[in-house]
This record gives sequence, C-alpha cells and structure tokens, in this order.
Amino acid sequence: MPRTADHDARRRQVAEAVAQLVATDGFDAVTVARTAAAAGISVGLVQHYFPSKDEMLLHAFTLARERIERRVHDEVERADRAGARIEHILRDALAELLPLDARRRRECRVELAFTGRAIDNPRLAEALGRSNAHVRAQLAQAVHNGKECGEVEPAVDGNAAAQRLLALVDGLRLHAYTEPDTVTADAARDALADQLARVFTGRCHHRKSTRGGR
Amino acid sequence: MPRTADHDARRRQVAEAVAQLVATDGFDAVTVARTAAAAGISVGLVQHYFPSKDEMLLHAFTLARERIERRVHDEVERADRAGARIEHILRDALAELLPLDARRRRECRVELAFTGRAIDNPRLAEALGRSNAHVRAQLAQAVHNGKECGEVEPAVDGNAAAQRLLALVDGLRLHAYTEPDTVTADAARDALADQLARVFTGRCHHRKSTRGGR
DNA sequence: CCCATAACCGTATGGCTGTATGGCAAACAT
DNA sequence: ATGTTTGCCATACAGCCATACGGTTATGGG
Repeated sequence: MPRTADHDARRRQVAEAVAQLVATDGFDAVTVARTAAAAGISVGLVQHYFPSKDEMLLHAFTLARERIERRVHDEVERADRAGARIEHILRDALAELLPLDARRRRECRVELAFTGRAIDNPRLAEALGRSNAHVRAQLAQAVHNGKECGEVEPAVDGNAAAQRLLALVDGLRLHAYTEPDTVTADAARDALADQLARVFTGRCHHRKSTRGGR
Repeated sequence: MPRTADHDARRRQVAEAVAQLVATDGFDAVTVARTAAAAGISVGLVQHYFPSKDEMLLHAFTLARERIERRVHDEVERADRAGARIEHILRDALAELLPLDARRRRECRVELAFTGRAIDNPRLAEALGRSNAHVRAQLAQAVHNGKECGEVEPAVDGNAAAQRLLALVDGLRLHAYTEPDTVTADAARDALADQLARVFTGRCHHRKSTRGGR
C-alpha cells in the first residue's frame, strides 16, 4: 500500500471548517469551494473524502453533536464524582447548551443553523432525532436515579419529564440566541433551574451514582 | 392614473406561493422563478412587487406569523366569550401551534423553516423577535388576568412565566415536527397542559375577561 | 379619442454552484 | 529501484440563480 493519510483527521478538519463558516458567515455561506479554502485544502480533496456536499454537512453535524454530547457527559461525570445533587448536575450540564458566553453562543449558532436545515433535510433530521433520543435517555436515566436516592417522587414519569426538559432547553436556546435582549442567557438559566426544581422536589437520602445519567 | 391593481392582494398571492413551496418542497426550493410559477405570474411581476428576494421572503414570513397570531387571538376571544377558564383558553390557543393534524403540521413546517433561516438572516430574526415579543405580551397579560380572578398565585412573575411557556411551546413544536414518533403531538399537548397547570394553580372566584390576553 | 402611466411579460446575463475528470506527487511493497 | 496504489490538486463544465432590462398591453384621466 502506498502513501497513507489519517482519514478521520482529514474528515474532522473539513467538518471544523464547515462549523467555522456556519459560525462566522451563516449556513448559506457553506460551499464546497469555501469549505476547502477554510480548511486549507483543495476542492478535489474534499471530494476525495466526501462523495457529496450532503455527506459533508451530515458529517459536520454529527461531529458537532457528538462533541457537545461528550462535553456534557464529562461535566456530569465530574460533578457526579464530586458528589453533587443530581438536580444541580443536570442544571450545570444543560446550561452548557445555552449561549452563556461567546464560545457557547457560537456553538449555539452552529447547532441552530443545522437544526433549521434539518426541517427540510431528512438525513440531518435523522441525525438530529438520534442525538436527541440519546440525550433524552440520559435525562430519563438521571430522573430514575433521582427516584432511587429520593430526590424525585416515585410517581414522576421519567420519559415525559425528559421530553419536556429537552423541549424547554431547545426553546430557550433558540430564544436566548435570537433575542438576547429579551431572553437573556441568565434568564434562560433560571428558567431551566426552576423547571428542574419542579422535578427534583425531594432530598437525597442515600448517595447513588448517576452513572449513565446526565 | 392608468391601469390599477390590488397591491396587497398581489403581494399576498406571492407570499402564499412561497409558503406553498416551503411546505411541499422545502425552503431551498424557493426561487424567484419557481415562486412566480406557483403564483401563476411572471418573474418580472414578482420583481415589480418586491425589490429583492429577501424582501419577498420577509413579507411571506410576516404574513405567516400574522395569520397565526390572528387565529390564536380569535380562538382566545371565542373561548373567552364562552366563559372558559383562562388556563384552558391558553391550552387550546397554544395547542393551535402544535402539529396536531395535516394543516397544522404544514404550518409548523413553514414556521420552523423560516425560524431556521432567521438564525442567519437578521431581517427575519428581527421579524421573529417582534412577533415573539407580541405573543409573550399576550401570555403575560393572560397570567396577569389570572391573578386578578384567582387562578394564579399573586407571587408568580408573569413575564418569566410567559417566557418559559413560549420556550416550551417552541421546543415542543420543533420536536413534535422532527420526531413525530418519539414526541407525539398528543404528548406535546399534554406537556403544555401540564406546564399551564403549574402556573394556574388556583380557582377563579370572580369572572374576569381575558381581554387582550391569550 | 388618446396618451400617459402602471401592470405585466419574456428573455438576457454574469456569477456562482456542485460535481466530473485528468494529471502529478509521494510512498509502501516488492 | 521500481511499479502501483493512493493522496492531492487544478480546471473544466453544465446548470441554476437573482437580477436587469426592454418591450407590450391595458386602462384611467383629459
């Protein structure tokens, strides 16, 4: 076998160029030519790694979601080891998704732009749905753990609570991004904390790991 | 003055063609040429009524929002005259925004597609913000009225409640549209009703009109 | 009647798009 | 060393886009 290259690294490089373009110039500014230029490679090489523009966008979106999921997951693990209340762990982890500073605002824009295209693009919609299902499962697991340690009333429907929590977070993200003056990031954070307080009404009476949960 | 035409009617005609295209073929399918064809007029005439494609899209979005706002407003008025609880009036009015049937699903798609573009398009973002502010004001007014008639605890922050309610509705709309199997429209409706029940905890002890409120 | 003016149409155009293609350079197996 | 496979590039191309423009038609005021 001749000349080898790091396939994954190249694809990641292109995906980051896409995210960069979306963040700075908007989704419509993402063309194959501009992406190649932003990544510092030729158009031909982009084609070499992605059979079509659609595949390129899908990969960029998938990586963006994975990165966020990973960061949230890490945040949960860290707080869990520190012995925090599940409610507070979730609060901090979900707040990570809000446009609280420049970095997260940028991520929000990328995320929201892709979500907007998912309305018309079945491939993106599927990836979004998969990722959301994953997040909901983590949330439901955390609520379940909350029941076991006494933070949550046993009668609470974990799946329904997870669904509503995620919907609220996504709505807050949208509003906090598009209307920063009307819906401040802090207000969104408060709304999130308030909603969590309505689910986690009890006190933890025996420490239980939130392993696998958010 | 020579030959006259109904300016507003023409612009409405074009706006409806835009909505039609977004609903059936997606936002990217909206080109000036296709819009003209869908409206049954020439490209030149579209240009005659809109100086640019951006203006055309902005007008289409504005009309779509106004139409929805009006229908919700009418629903509120109707229920109000029928003497319903404010909580139930809001429930029905906001449920109007969910993709509960084919017609509302279509509207949802148009709305979500435009919202997605608002991320990158300041003009659309401004129109969206204005409309959202309007809706929030109506919601806050309804909560205020709820306090006066005893349905809502006096300590409740009406503005915050309105913000959170709208965020939840928008999040539910997105999820119910993109993941109909995971988040059914009925589940979204239940989530909405549940959230309203957390705000409207009391009983109405003296009938009060929700005039101006949602 | 008639003409000025607005409504309306058809087409031209320059630019940008995604993708196809052919060729050059590099490095591993032999 | 050398051939062959892969990495990588530059360019060509056909299609579609928004917009510009000139011409035609119809109608209200004089």
